[in-house]
Amino acid sequence: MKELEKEITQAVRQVLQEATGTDYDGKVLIQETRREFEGDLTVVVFSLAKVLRRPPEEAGAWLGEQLVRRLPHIARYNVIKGFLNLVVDGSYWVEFLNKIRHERRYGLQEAAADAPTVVIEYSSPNTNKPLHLGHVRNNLIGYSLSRIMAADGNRVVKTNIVNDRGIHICKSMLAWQKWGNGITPEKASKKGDFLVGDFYVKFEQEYRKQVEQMVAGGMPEEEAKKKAPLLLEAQEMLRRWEAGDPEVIRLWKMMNGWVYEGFDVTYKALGVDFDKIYYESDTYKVGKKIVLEALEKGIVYRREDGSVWADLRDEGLDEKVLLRSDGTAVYMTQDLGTALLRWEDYHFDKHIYVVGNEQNYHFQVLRILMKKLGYPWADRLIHLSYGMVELPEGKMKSREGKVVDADDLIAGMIETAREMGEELGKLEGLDEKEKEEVYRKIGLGALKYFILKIDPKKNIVFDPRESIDFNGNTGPFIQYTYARIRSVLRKAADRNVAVPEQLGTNYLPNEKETLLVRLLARFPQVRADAAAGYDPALVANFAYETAKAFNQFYHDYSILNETEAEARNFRLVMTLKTGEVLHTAMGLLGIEMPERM
RNA sequence: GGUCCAGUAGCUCAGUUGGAUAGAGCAACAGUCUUCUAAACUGUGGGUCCCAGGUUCGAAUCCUGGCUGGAUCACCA
Repeated sequence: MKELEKEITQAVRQVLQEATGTDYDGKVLIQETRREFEGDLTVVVFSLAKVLRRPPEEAGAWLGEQLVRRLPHIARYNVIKGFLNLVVDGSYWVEFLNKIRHERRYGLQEAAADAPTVVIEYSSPNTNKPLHLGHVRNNLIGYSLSRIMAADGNRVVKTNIVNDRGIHICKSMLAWQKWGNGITPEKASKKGDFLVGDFYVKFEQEYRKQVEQMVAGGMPEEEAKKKAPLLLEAQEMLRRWEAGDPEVIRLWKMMNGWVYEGFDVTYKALGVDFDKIYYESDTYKVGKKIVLEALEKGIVYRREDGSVWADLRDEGLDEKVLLRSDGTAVYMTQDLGTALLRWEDYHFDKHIYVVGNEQNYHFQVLRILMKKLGYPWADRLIHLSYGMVELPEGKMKSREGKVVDADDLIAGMIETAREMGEELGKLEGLDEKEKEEVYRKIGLGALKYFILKIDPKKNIVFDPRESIDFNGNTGPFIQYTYARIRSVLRKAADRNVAVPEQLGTNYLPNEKETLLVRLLARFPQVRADAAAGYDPALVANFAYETAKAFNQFYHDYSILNETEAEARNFRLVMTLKTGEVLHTAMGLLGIEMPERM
């Protein structure tokens, strides 16, 4: 399709050159023809008409005449207002199918030997609570993006930074020490991340109680929040941790271990993984070193209380703390270190952070700071900022237990898929294990598609009382279309009908077929656009359109029961390739496709 | 208050270098299974593209101003 557009553009330029005697350096705007008009590609002639000094309608007709004469693939044309609709000859689509017939990886760009390296960071959990729906969105976008970037010819490194140190984990640790009575995930028969999360909530409850008491005793709330004994204890624990206190370290390792075991289960259920995991407990040291070096060079400064700051007011930003007065590191410190470590590890061409938009400011500062510190590759740090997932009553708050838990959500989706599947009863003949596998794919497909079809920038309001759809513009709709296609191909094999290796060019595809093949032809461009815009939603919407076009075709025409050989052959190849494209496209979203459903 | 993001049908969303009469799904209603899978297909109704100006042959899209919602401006991460 891209080639054809180029051909047309070239021809238009040549025709203009011949007509006016000068080169036309403006744009030639070509778009897919809207459904209600006859044609496949449309040249917008308004600007061209100006060059030709003729009214748009007349210029369009003249141009159409020229193009039909010069281009073998353009069968005829019509002009409506200033739009020149070109009808592509049916043989072009047959040839197109022949061309991609044996491309197993059609639509994907192989990574060349000197392909750019793209590091993608996503997930980045805190180790003090289980993953919730917000994390799910992060993981799905990050994983999908890594597939898309890889499909676009990049070498991709999936990374995760585990925020395993800091005051938050100390809060859980302290609460466990005080009220845990030595409980473990085994004894509680609870996933480790949930158990640790419970203690985080416990800390917050007790802390709030203390603050309330102190306020009742006459202390201003601001002061009470800073001076509550529990908080002071947690801060003391962080200092001891950073000083390497063996008892604190032991507790920290144990509780983090519980959390990791829990995360692994969730990651596995979601189908996401990483090539390299960084731990903040390592990278903060590098960050501290960077800050102290910058201090020596006078790029940052120390205040009287001992804290270290960067002054970014020249850049239109504020002052930013880099080390606390007690010398401990903050979030920014470790991110400086992580960035440097990754640079040393990969010398990336791009480093994409998949992090929520609440941290826009943080990444703005990070980039400017890295630049100020003398790292020219700071420009390669890209923040893919995605919107929040909110509940109807507002933001999710782990501290208050108001969250949609990731594990529950996944289990619920699979359960719904099972109920619907059993009701429809199409999986008879499969054993229980095979059925479960199908339900798992469908449940997760529904969840992933639901999240990924939405523009990452936008906030999502998720109402747990309303279930995620399985009909219409959904993952299961596309999966179902794929299962239908596979079913047809299985039946073809049963009947010893082979999908032809090559098609004769006599067949003229009908309207629905042309529409579908046109979509298949668009796929490489969709992949490229999605990579350029870091936007999985483009792939999702493409897959939907393609599935819809196939279903419309399928409804109106027979494939195997078609008696005319040319038509049957064309449809078989088209069906095969549609299935492949759907499989590939959904794969870019991290969605698996069942062979039957 | 500064900065960033969003605002399109009752609801959830597409609409990407400015192009034709703004499109899907859900929900509602009415149809289509003796046929390659009805998780599908077809039809009906549903719009102040937040508002007001501006640029343009042409604006949901670009510019200016305003309105609404969210985020952020922490010695939390």
